[in-house]
Amino acid sequence: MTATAHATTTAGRATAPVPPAAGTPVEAAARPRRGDAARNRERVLAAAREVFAVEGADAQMEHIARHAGVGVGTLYRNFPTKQALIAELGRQFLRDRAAVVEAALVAPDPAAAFEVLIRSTARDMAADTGLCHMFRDLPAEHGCVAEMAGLRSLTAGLLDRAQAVGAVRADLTVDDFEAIMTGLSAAITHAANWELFADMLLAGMRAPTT
Amino acid sequence: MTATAHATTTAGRATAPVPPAAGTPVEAAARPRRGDAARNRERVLAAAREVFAVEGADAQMEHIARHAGVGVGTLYRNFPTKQALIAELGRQFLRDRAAVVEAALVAPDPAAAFEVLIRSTARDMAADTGLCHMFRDLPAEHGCVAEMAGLRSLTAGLLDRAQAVGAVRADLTVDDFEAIMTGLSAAITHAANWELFADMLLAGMRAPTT
DNA sequence: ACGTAAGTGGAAGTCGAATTCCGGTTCCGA
DNA sequence: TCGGAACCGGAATTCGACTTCCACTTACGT
Repeated sequence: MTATAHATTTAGRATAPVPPAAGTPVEAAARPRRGDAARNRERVLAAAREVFAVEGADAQMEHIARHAGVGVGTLYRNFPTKQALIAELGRQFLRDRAAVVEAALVAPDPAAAFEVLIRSTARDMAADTGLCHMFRDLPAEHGCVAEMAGLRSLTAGLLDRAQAVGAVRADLTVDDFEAIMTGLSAAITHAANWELFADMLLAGMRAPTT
Repeated sequence: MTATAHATTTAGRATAPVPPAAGTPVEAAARPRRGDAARNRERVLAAAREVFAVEGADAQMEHIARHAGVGVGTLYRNFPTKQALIAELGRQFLRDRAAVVEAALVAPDPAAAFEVLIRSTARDMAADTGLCHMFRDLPAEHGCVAEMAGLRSLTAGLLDRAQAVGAVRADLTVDDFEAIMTGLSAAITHAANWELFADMLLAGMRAPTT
């Protein structure tokens, strides 16, 4: 369950080795790495997710390496620094959330979609309190800016739709909403019954009786 | 306001020096410290509060010492370890909260008292996001057990009273409530308009319309 | 099957921050 | 006013990570 492979952007395993050709100039284009190297990279990411989830952001690099069954050297070849590793995890995390929100965005009934999103998010949080706790403060500072922005704009859309239908009180900015989700995450981390919290949260967000 | 001196258990300043006498056996009895030393202790605590509030739990000891206008040596004479310093701050923090709850507990109208408590707590959190953020996770692990228990029992009383009057949904344990307050703290840390959050929270806690 | 560039492990180097130590300085009682 | 125990400051020590480095293995094209 924790494994969220996703082999995004596919693998440029084309037949053409593209030696020192004049292909994509400076971009982070394809990198025909050796098969096992790529495999190790995934292993490291998976291990990092698990270890960080349990020990928090100050888990030791060596611990992660051991958990992945590789040496620290390998770990550092894939991620030049601890921050880089965390950032990559953060990016994946945000991309996953964005996908969920995007799905809710195209659902027919805005109100229902909104409610479902809140509940499923709460469930997800309860399922992996470790990572949630870890990313509660971190992503703001380092990389992940693009992913953050993407998620936010999607969220804004969802919120708008819900407010347009009167399902959510109109005074409630995207920033407020994000803060609230952060709060939800913190609450769930401390006491795991997400169903109750999701209920209360939805009730609280409903437009106040005029 | 922040100073909580409390020269407990008085000072056994009897004429007898009590050499290797059989006075108080092993207890942490009186400690007739020198005047300036006590003063410095307070200064350190105040400085620690401020610095930790700004830089978080991983602020450097030397930074705190400098802010207090003393050397690190002095700091370590009062608190044998960084943890000890943090723990003391945590204890004071919890005692303060307990005092607030206790006040609400003796108010005439349970429902109103509950609401006022939530709102004032939210305001306090917004006023000192730094310390709230710091104690959101910490106190659980280290000392502060007694203070934690005290606060919790008071909270239980308050919650009971509010539920008895039907002001708060009956299914809501003290643990849930504490988790929710943690969540509120996190939300306020990320977006400071505590009034909105307090409103929504109160709405959410209200007993659902049957 | 071979050569070699890419990849690997983990010991050793670095560095930042907590904690210790001790010569000098100050309160406080007589 | 004096003596000395209590206290100070902050340089030096310790300790625990992160990160670097390099001799040794592999995967993989030919």
